[in-house]
Amino acid sequence: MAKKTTGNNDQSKSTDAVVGADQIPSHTAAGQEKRFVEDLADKDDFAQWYFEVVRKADMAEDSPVRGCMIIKPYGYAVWEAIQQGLDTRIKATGHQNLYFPLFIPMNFLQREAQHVEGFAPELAVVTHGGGEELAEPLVVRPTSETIIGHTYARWVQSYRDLPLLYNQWANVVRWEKRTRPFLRTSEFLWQEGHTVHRTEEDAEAETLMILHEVYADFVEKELAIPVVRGRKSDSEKFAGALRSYSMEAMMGDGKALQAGTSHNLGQNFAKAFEIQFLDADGTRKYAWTTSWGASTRLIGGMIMVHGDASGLKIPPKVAPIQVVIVPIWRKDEERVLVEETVTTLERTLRASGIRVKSDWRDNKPGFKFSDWELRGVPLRLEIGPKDVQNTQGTLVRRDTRAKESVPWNSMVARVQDLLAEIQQSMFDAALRFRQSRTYQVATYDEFKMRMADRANLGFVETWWCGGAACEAEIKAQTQATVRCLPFERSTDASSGQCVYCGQPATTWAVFAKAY
RNA sequence: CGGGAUGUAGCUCAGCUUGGUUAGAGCGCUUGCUUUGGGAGCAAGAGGCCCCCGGUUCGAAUCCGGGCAUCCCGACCA
Repeated sequence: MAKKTTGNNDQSKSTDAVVGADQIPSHTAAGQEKRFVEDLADKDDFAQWYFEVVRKADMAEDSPVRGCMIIKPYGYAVWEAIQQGLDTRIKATGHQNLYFPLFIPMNFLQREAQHVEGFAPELAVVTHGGGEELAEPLVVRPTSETIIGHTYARWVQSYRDLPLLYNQWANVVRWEKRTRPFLRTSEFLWQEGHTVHRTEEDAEAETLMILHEVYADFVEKELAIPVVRGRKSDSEKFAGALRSYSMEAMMGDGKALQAGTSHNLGQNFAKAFEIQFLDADGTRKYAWTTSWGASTRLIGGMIMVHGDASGLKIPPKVAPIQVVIVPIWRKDEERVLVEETVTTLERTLRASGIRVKSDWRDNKPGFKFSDWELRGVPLRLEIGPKDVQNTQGTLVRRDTRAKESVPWNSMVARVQDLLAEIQQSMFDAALRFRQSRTYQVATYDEFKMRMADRANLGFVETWWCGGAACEAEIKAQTQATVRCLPFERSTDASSGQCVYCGQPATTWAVFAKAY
């Protein structure tokens, strides 16, 4: 059950909160940690911890509409950084942005059988407009393959028109039964790329290029989240796709999060929407299309991968604030001196392209330390009378809490070094965690044991026959699903037996409980 | 859609069993003073259609009926 934590916790409750510390990676000593943790949820309740971090770090809050969230400025700034990182890569690989309408005629969805079957249960439908009932209901887009396919059919006439390489930034609506901030909301923000190609090879190359060079590159280098890349099983692939690929990240509780997907749609949508072209050989052919998307869910992933008992840890490259300056003073004349130094340092750091903010709020320094740690700012710079006297500043890392005194004249260089170091060390820590929680199993008993061990939950890698029946049985019994058939196998063996049915395996697979 | 629970101050909640003047606490907020190198203290304030509709009653946050909403557990989830 959700435990309510308020300021008037009794002593025993606070103590309990520290004891259950095994779930969330922490780099702090237990004794020191206690103070920081008293307002966050018990850490063995990961779901509750997640919800409180989102709210208390000022990322997002509930909205009057069920399942929808209000993204607050601090959370939206992270989204803007994600947008920028992805958009840069999308454009660098030859794509252009455009925009399609929010509404889609109902019959468009129905033209691709698997697509409508997959999305029908979660559609929001508009039946009235301007006070009158519409002749045909409009669907609020759950994704835009159909309306874009309909349009591409006109845009594609000749092989010379190909490829079409377009992307749009948009909001979509999927009426989910169960929602969580950022991870699964009824409305979410994303980018969806939609491309058209002359051949299957071209479409396949596009699909994989996006997965590797756009998605995985961004998520690993900027969000500091290591991912497992691979193909989706048939039951998990996109509704209407020929093949789906994804990258899967491990959260702090050992569950998997699909962090981005890229689909080779084959000719399914081309046939449904008559996207045809006259090829060089004079024959009329159906085109090959792809689609790929990454969403605000990435923010949830970032929180769940890096966060600890003190709150958020935002990787420096996407942190809205990279350095927060906390001024410290007692007397007014001290404040004057400190203010002068802070202003100068702030200006210098900003001029070097560092995102910096000074905190002049009327609170004690200790409050501010905790507050900015909760918000995950990578570096804190303390400036007090002692620092002014010694012409130095005190830098404190969010990830390790390591403190050091740095002379003013080398501050910019040291900050830049530390930001790079934190970025790398956050990725390394996440990778180590994933490796420590990734298990290769040979028997189904071992498989079940791993999925039942909540404290050490993680990814299970094993052989699988590829059969939907085994996949469904495993899911029913353990809640684990095939996350992907990874490109890189962590085994030397060239073949094996299906972990469930014992028949000769066709593939090596990563199983996990998933968000 | 099944099972369970809950709607009282900005937030987290107490009060309801056993109906009775002006409905409470902590946190937050406002003002003042003192504080400030790891979550400050004191004082004075502001803040309520007690989810909605109806019923019982001299009298309803409290009892009864109906409705709505939200949360949790399942099922579902590109």
